[in-house]
Amino acid sequence: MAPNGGPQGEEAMPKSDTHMTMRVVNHIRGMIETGDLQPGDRIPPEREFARKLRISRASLRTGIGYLAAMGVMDVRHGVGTFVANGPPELGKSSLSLLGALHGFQSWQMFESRRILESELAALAAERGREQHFAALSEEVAEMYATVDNPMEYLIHDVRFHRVIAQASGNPILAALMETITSALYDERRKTAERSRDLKESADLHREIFRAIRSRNAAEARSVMERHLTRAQSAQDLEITSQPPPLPSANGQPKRGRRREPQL
Amino acid sequence: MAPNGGPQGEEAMPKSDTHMTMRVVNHIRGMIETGDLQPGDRIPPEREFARKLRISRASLRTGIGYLAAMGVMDVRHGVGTFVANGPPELGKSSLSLLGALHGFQSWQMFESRRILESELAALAAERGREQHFAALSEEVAEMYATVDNPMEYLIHDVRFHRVIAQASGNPILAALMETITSALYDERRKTAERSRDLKESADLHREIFRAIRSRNAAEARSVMERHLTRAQSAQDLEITSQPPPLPSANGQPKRGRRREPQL
DNA sequence: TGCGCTGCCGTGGTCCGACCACTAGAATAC
DNA sequence: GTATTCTAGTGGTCGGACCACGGCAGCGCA
Repeated sequence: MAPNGGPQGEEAMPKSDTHMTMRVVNHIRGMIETGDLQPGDRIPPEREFARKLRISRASLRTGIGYLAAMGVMDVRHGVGTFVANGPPELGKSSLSLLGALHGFQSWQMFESRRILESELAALAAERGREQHFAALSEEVAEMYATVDNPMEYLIHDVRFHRVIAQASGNPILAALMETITSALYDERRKTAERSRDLKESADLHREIFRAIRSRNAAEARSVMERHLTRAQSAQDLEITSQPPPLPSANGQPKRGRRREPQL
Repeated sequence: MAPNGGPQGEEAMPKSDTHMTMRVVNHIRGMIETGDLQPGDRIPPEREFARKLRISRASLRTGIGYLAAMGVMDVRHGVGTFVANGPPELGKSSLSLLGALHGFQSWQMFESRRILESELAALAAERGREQHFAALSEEVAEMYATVDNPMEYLIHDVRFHRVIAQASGNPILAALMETITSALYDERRKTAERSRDLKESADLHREIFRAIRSRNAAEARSVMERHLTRAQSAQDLEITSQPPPLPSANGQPKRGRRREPQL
């Protein structure tokens, strides 16, 4: 019975074959699964494709839009529509959108990242290959070389973590990590770290690298966790004073009361 | 060398204010951030809203479709369009789509789930409240009561894990878990478990529950991991031959002929 | 010959206006 | 009172026109 069980109403899971948009999605999905379509491949022009599928161009575009929103398709104005080529990614902005909607807290983002990356580091220690170790080593060196250039440093920082994700051998976890870090990065974009933090940060990255290369999973997990915990507290300190809000919006939603998104 | 570092081409991150679709997205995002729009709220009818935003209905629909694809909006034919109300979710089918595209392996899905849910259980043990314990207890009881009815059992199984995610106090991790499990169910929807497995499964769930209620995080994590590991091997046996986890994934997937999506 | 500009053309992007399909609630019939 | 039908309002689909962008071939100039 479970009289209520709650309004855990399922939503947003369109069925098949009715809704045109799902017909498109399923069709393309099928082409991908059978290998007719591979990453980087291009799909026919909208007009032609729509004619072939016996649907209107508008409906086709709806379906393609759906796929593009999820990062499966890459549509380029004036050029064509392609199957996404890069590393798997869940919708880049989706998390930050959901965050605004549900009021995610900053510490929750950090906690999620800490958990994911710690395990990622452990897995990388177990499964990483020479090529990954080499790449990690390179990034660590670059980090030391750019401790005075936060902008440059950040690039190698991101790459370092990305290589670890790759070395873990689990692209799903890697994609989840990417989703979180990009949402986090959205918030942090403006705050540049101070140089003396960077030296310490580089040291920690080096420790992580060494743990991974020596295949010490526990150590890798532990150091990564320490690194991220430290990064979080550093951020928390810097955030204290929010810079003045820039008038980005073109619209005019004046009624700005209510809570801080906090994301 | 390495002024650029390679074709790490960023994609699918539309800028602002040009593209109509982003104008819509940003507008709605703004309304959410300022609190003008809250979960469950309804947005104006398409025709009216389009007129107010000075764009065509088609463009408005494109933007709404984008948001709907990411689970931020919930559009109901013949009723209206609403801000998503339920628990935060990344696009439900997005992972399974990406899986087909990048050839995710079944063991990768299980591994991701195992990692996430183990930590979720540990967090639930630390932060869970009485209401969560009560709900968990109820679900465990229902599971024992339905060991002969796999269909019913599954419902309570899912709910049990969902309550744990809620109790963890981290909606982001909960959303990630939901994404993975729903993709996992996509795969196994058809395979019904045998009853005698269910009794054993219920026992494990009971153990998990007890560990969480007694706030024993380590135990909760460990039992949850055992549970999921067991569930995985059970399924591996049912499916067919699902060889051991041989991490083959390397960094950059070439455009070579790859086959068998496997997900 | 070589380079740069310019136009064409194919592609996705936007728009319009009409009509279809679904839902919920009001009006009606029993 | 209940069941049925009607109706208004909403999203869904259509096709066809036109706009905007990007690549490329052809032209012109040096």
